[in-house]
Amino acid sequence: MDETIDLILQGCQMAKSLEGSLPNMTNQPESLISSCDEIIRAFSRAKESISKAQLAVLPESHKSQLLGISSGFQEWLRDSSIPTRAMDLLRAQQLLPDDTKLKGAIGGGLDEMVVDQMGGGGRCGGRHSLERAREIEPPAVEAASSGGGRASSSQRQRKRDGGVERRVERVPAPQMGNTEIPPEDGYTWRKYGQKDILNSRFPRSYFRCTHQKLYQCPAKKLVQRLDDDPNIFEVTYRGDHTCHLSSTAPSVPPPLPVERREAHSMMQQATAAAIHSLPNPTTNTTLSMSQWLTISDFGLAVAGGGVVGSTSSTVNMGSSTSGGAAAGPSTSRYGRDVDYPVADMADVMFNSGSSSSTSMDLIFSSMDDKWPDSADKKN
DNA sequence: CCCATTTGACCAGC
DNA sequence: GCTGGTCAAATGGG
Repeated sequence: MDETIDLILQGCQMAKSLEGSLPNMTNQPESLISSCDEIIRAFSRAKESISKAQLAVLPESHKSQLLGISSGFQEWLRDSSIPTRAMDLLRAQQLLPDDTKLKGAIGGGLDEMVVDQMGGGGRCGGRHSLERAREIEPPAVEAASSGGGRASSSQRQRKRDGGVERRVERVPAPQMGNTEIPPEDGYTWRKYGQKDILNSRFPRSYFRCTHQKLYQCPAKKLVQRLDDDPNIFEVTYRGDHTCHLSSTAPSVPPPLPVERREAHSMMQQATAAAIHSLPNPTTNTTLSMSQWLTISDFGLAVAGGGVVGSTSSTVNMGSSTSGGAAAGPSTSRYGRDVDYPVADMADVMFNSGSSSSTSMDLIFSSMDDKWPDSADKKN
């Protein structure tokens, strides 16, 4: 376990040093990327090591949780669109010029890492890593019905969004923790309805962008569990987010296409990990792990054991008769209108939306030895 | 008090 | 008339 902790510490240090050199690296995307890679690599090794160590000892339930962690991260890494997403993110953060073409480099690096660190995926490759069939439908423009229904209810939106782009994704439910919640997608959503659907065992949940009112953001999404495989969520997106276009809009995310959002948050996290994770420059003191967690928001995601949804979701599945679709968490009420990348990183790495703290507890209970302050309260 | 979720009712499309 | 999508009052948590 000591080795594992060393790896984690190593990762933290690398993030720390990345932060220090961040201002100088905005023009060196290659260096930035390789630094991020190294950090990820360190944490991946640590995770792998934890998994191995714990698998031998843990009861079945815990094993599956650990496997869930691995496969979640693996899935993300496997995603072929990562290079594109990463570049988009960097550009969005103005770390790369628009014409930078390093997708292959990034992708290659990550692929290597997947192979290296994940052992080819054989061990962790639960069904979902294979089944994570991300179906991005081509922009399907539905027959544009006028929407000019009755005059009396003209304020009301038409049911079938004529002309509105629809994208469908299938997302595996987390294999650990709260499996009711589909992974975070980088945006904040507010649930506005739930409905039982004919011939479906599970109800469908309706969400709209949290910023709909403020910024007239038209983005919506529908979340429903698949009948034949409740472990898979089908998420239908409608409309694009416009909330980020406002200069005053609280939501930072660039207008990424759906398939790019995961990497968007991942890379944003990688970059911001350094920003969040470090000693206060004014005090020049080294923070305890708990302090690090607290200021970095990482703590919100992983240290608050049992918190539903990494982004402080309060998604309530209770009323659903069959525990059907739930939603990506809304976050604005918790001050997360602005993305908090590190929390999202925890999402992705430790299987987003899950509530179990088991895995991180394993880490941080050990960390207590090395980080005496880590018992501090988290907020 | 503000804001998110729940849930029954309402509405539009088919 | 049925079904899916949305509204909005009620409710609850911070």
